[in-house]
Amino acid sequence: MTRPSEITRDRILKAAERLFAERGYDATSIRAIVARARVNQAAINYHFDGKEGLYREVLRAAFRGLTEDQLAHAGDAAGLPREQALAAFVRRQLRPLAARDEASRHMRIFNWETVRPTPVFRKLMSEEAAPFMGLTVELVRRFLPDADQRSLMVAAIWLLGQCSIFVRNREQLAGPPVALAFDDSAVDWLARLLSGWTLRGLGAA
Amino acid sequence: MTRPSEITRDRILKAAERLFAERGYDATSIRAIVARARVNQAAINYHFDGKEGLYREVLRAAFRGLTEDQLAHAGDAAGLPREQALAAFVRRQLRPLAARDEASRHMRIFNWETVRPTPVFRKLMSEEAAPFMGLTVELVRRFLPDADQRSLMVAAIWLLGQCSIFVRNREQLAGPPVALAFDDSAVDWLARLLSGWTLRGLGAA
DNA sequence: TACGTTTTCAAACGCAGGTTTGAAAACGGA
DNA sequence: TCCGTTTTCAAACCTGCGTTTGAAAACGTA
Repeated sequence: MTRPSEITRDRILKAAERLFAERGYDATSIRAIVARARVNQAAINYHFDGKEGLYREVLRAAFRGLTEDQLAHAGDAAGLPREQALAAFVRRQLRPLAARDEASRHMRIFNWETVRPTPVFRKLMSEEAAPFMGLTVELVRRFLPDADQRSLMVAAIWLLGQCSIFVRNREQLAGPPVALAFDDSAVDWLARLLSGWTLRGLGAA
Repeated sequence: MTRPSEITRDRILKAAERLFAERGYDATSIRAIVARARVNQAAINYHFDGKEGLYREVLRAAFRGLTEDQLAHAGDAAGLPREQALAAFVRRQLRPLAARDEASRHMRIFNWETVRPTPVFRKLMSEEAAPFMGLTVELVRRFLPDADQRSLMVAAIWLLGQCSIFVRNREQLAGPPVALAFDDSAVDWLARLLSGWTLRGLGAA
C-alpha cells in the first residue's frame, strides 16, 4: 500500500465521520464529503466501493471508539469500591456532553442508528456489544447480588438510560423550556447527582 | 370544507405518519406517500403546501398524541400519594413498549427528531413542551422539596430517561445480546422495577 | 340546470443525488 | 529511465427527488 493513497483514504474517512455524525446517512451527500475532504468525487467509489461501503467503515470506527473507552477502564473498576466504580462509569458515559470531540461524534453516529438500525449496524451490535453490556451488568450486580439475570439486564439498561438521555438530547436541553447547558464542571455536577440517585436507587446509600 | 377533500387529506396524513415514523423525513419520498395513500402526487402540494408542510402537520399530531396522554392524567396525580403518582407516571411512559399502535409511531417520529431536530420541531418543542416538562418537574418536586430549579429539571429528565431508553430501543433490546421482549405483563413488571429504584433514588422508600 | 369554485389528475420540469467512464497523472520496481 | 500498475481527475450519465403546470373533473349553490 503506497503512502499518498492512504492519505486520501484517511481524509475521506475523517470528513465522512464528521458529516454522517452531523446529518445522518441519508442527508449526507458524496459531494459534501469530497468537498470537505478536498478529494475527487470518484475517490469514494475507488477506495470504498460506494457510499454504503464508506459508511460501513465509519460505523466500525465509531463503535470501536465508543466501547473501548469503557472497556479500557473495566480493569480499574474491579479494584475500586462499587460506589466509586459506578461514579466513574457514569462520569465516563457523560463525557460526550461537554467535549465536542471524537467521542461525541461517535455517539452521534450511534444515535442515528438506534432510530433505524441498518443491517450493517445490527450485525456489529450483536457481535460486539456483548462485552460492553457484560461490563455494565457486572457493575450493577455488585449492588444487586441476588437479582436474576433478567433484572440485572434491566438494571444495566436503566443505568445507561439515565446517562444517555442527557447525551442524546444535549442540543435540545440547551434551549427552552429546559435551558441546561454543560461545560466540564456542569458535567461533574450532573455526574455526582446521577450517581447519588442511582446508588440510593440500588440500595447502596 | 367539503367531505371528499377531507378524506384525501386524511389519507395523506395517515400514510405520511407511517412512513415518516418508519424511515424518517429524508428517506421518505412524496412518491412513496402518495402511493401508500393512493392519491395523486400533486395533492400533497395542494393540501399541505409541500413536503415540509405535510411533515409539520404530522409532527404536530405526534406531539399532541404523546403528551396529552400524560397531561390528561395530571389532575389525577395531584390527588394521589406521591409514590402512586410516580408509579402511574412511569407506567404510562412505558405504554408504547407493548403496543404496536399509534403511540409507538408517534414516539418513533419523535425519536428521529431528537437526533437532529428540524426547525419545525424546535419551534413546536419550545412552544408546547413546557406543560409536559412542568408536570414532570412538579412530580419530582414532591420528592425533592428543597431542591433548586436546575436540580429539579435534571431530576425530571432523569426520570424520563429511565423510561425512554426502553421505549426508544425496544426493537434492539428484543434481539441479542440483551433479548428482552415486552408484553403487557412484562411492562407491568418493568414499571414496578423502575418505580422502585426511582423512589429509593429520590429518597422515598 | 347552470356556473364559479374547489379538488383531482397526468405529465413534465429542473435539480441534486450516486455512480460510471476513460484518460491523465503519479507511483514504484526493474 | 522505462513500463505496468495504482491512483486521481473532470466530465458525463442516469435515476429519483420535490415541485409546477394547465386542464379536466367534481362539487356546492342559486
